Amino acid sequence: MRKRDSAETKEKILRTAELIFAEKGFDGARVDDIAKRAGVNKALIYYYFKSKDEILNELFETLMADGSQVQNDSLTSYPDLSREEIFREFFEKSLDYAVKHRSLIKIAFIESMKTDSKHPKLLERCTAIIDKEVEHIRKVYESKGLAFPYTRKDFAAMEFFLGIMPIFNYAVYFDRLMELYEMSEMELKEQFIKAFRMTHMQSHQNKYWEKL
Amino acid sequence: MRKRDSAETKEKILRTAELIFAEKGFDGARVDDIAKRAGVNKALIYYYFKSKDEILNELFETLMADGSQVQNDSLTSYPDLSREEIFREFFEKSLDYAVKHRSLIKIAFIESMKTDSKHPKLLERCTAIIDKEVEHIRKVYESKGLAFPYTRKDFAAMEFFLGIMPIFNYAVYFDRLMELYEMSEMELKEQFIKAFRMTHMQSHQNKYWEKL
Amino acid sequence: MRKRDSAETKEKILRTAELIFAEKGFDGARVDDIAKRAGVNKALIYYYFKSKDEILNELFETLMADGSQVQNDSLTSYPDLSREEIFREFFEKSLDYAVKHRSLIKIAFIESMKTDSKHPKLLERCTAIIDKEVEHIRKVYESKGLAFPYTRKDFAAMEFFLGIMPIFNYAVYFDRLMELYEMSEMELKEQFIKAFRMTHMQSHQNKYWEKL
Amino acid sequence: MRKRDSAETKEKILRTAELIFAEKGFDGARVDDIAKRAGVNKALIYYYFKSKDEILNELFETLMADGSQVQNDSLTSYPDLSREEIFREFFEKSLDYAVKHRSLIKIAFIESMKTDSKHPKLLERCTAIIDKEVEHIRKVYESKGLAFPYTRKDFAAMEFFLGIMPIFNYAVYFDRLMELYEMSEMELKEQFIKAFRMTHMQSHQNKYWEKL
DNA sequence: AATGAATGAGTGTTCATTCAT
DNA sequence: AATGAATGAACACTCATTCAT
Repeated sequence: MRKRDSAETKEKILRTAELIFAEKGFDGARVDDIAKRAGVNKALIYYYFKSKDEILNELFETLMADGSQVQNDSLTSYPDLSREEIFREFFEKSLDYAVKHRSLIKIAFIESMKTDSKHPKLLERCTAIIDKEVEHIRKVYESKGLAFPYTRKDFAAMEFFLGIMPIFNYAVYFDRLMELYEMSEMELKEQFIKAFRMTHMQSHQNKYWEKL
Repeated sequence: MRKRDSAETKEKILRTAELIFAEKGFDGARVDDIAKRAGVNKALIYYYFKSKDEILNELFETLMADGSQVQNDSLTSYPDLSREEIFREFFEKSLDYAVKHRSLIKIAFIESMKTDSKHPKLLERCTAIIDKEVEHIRKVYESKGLAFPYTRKDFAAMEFFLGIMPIFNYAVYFDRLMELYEMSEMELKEQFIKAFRMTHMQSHQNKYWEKL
Repeated sequence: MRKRDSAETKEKILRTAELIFAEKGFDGARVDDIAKRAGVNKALIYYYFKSKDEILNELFETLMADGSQVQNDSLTSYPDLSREEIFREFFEKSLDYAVKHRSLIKIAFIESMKTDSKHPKLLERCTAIIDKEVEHIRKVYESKGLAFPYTRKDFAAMEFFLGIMPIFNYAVYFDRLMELYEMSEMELKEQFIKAFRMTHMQSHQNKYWEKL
Repeated sequence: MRKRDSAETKEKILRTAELIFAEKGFDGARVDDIAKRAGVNKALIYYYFKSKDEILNELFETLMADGSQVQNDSLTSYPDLSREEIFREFFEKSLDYAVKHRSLIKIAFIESMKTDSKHPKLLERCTAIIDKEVEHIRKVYESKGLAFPYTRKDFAAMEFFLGIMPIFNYAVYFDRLMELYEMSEMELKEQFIKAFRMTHMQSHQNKYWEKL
């Protein structure tokens, strides 16, 4: 038994759990396996975490915290940029965030899909993002003295299925697609950005801003 | 003990399993629960299926078979339609198929996301669909005596993340989104189709066909 | 479903059960397997037999009945033979009987070995045989006006371990030994008889009859 | 929860399993019962052993190891003894070994009798013992410049059915016979040795060595 | 902080047996 | 006489979790 730093050990457990949850899903993952692969005693996991569930919760918390930060950073920190530039900024930050946390996003995605889900955080986050975006656009309209001609529903499908979800899907299938299509990280990223620009971003210009 | 028709009982088990798998995920689902909810004795499940795994396999088999059929029907049965019409036909058929089988697609989706997945069928199917589409377009080029200027890679991101995946995501989050945004089935469907047309379908015209 | 004669079907079940019990032991045998291999419906077995146990009981009953008969035949039917001849007669009859019923003897043997045995019939039979033999010898002594100088105990080890058991062991390992030593049925039988004569039979002459 | 020594607990499980296997046979034994009688939690059994099968294997391994040792000890460690003395030495050591391990021998015996046996170790061991004995005798012949007039087959029946098997049978029915004939351990042992000397040992002198 | 041992409540699966026809 | 379907009670084995040190 090597004496590690306490925080280091806890981090090691979290990182290992993240990997194994992504490999097998939360229900398919075994605490034994996490312990074995993290190189720690199983009981030690219960010294740091109350339960298997709590490992997941802690993982999700940082994921969510980081996510919020990306959104706040992007939409508030660049007052000089045009709205198109802000949007691109947000998109690329989100993309990086998603790829970086792809294991966790995979887990969150899986959990969010279950009808009985105890962890619908991903969905909540998505609607929160969309609401914030809608709010943002509404304000632009209002700042120009124009009536806002849309409702939440008008954005739902477009933003959810063709805005946010593609980014999450990108993160989730990132590794597998590189392998399947023999593409480098760079290639895949470029192709995805190109496709996203041609579709979702294009639509933003055509639609929401057309009357501005 | 009531004596049901054999096929009926087996079907009942399959339908119940489908629901519970979609609710809890395959690993989270309990054979006991399936039995209880299907109103059959647990041992009877093992009379019809060799194992829990085999229930899933059988479910996937019909899902895949139905999926292939949709694709074949759409792309081959309408020789008189224009390519845009064929594409729309295929899209709408796919949408209906996805919604109809949304429980199963949810399960397949979840399983396909796991890094260690034993059931990457969904992914295999996606790449197969894309390959078929690429092939289709290539033939159109050739039939006009033109060189085909693209490779598989050029379609990968666009078709996968902004073509097929949105449809699967739509199926998966169908019920939840209706609830969240208080939309009817019709409303959601229309919104999705509108969004899809403005993005993915639009891109088809702009890009792949531009040189024709 | 072929309509067989009722007795024929029952016999088929018994013969198949005998084989499978010998292969896997009673506890290791599955009623399903008996049904499958006998080519009958599993429920039909319960039409003819009250339970798996009863199949065994019925098998044992005929085994025991046949066994008694061998003994009675040998020891009573040849009034003209010398005692050595009678003994040889009994031995050879027993040998044939044991080989013929070797599957069943295997089963009975196995069951008799278990400390908790519910079927110690083989043991009971052995002691009965020994007792009968002792009685027989005692009568010879008495008929000659001699005192019988032995007790049951004096015969126990010799008759049990070096008289009866070798015959049962012979039956049980008959097939396996032929295979292991590449001997024909005849060869093995001859070797066994020779060995048995040189040991157990020899002892009879040396010992029990010496004072006669 | 009392905390025992690890080796002690494992040993307790092994000893209890041995008893219960001997009582009910391997297939008839229940892991639940082993746990209950050993006074340990059922899951603890699986902490020490991979499966019920592995318990049996581990039991057999020590049985076989001990068995080999007896044989090697007897046949090699007494260079000063005559061959008759060596043989007696081996016989008595074997007898003690068999009685000491009678539970395990019972189990091995049962398993070896099944036609489909997964554990024919007992048989393998028997033939190995016989082969070693034959080899031993052959060497004596050769050392005297005499041709060895026998083959393996000539020993098979005698040694197997009237040499080794009686010893195993003795172990297996030891307790039951003491009870049935109301004999003490000593009495039974003496009777058995006497019978064995009068038969098998006698035969050795008459036969194999006669030409020496 | 760390560990090997221990546990209760499951968890998928099997099996002898019975029912309805 | 015969069968496919159905069942309850086990069964071997697993797993998250806790204890004692």
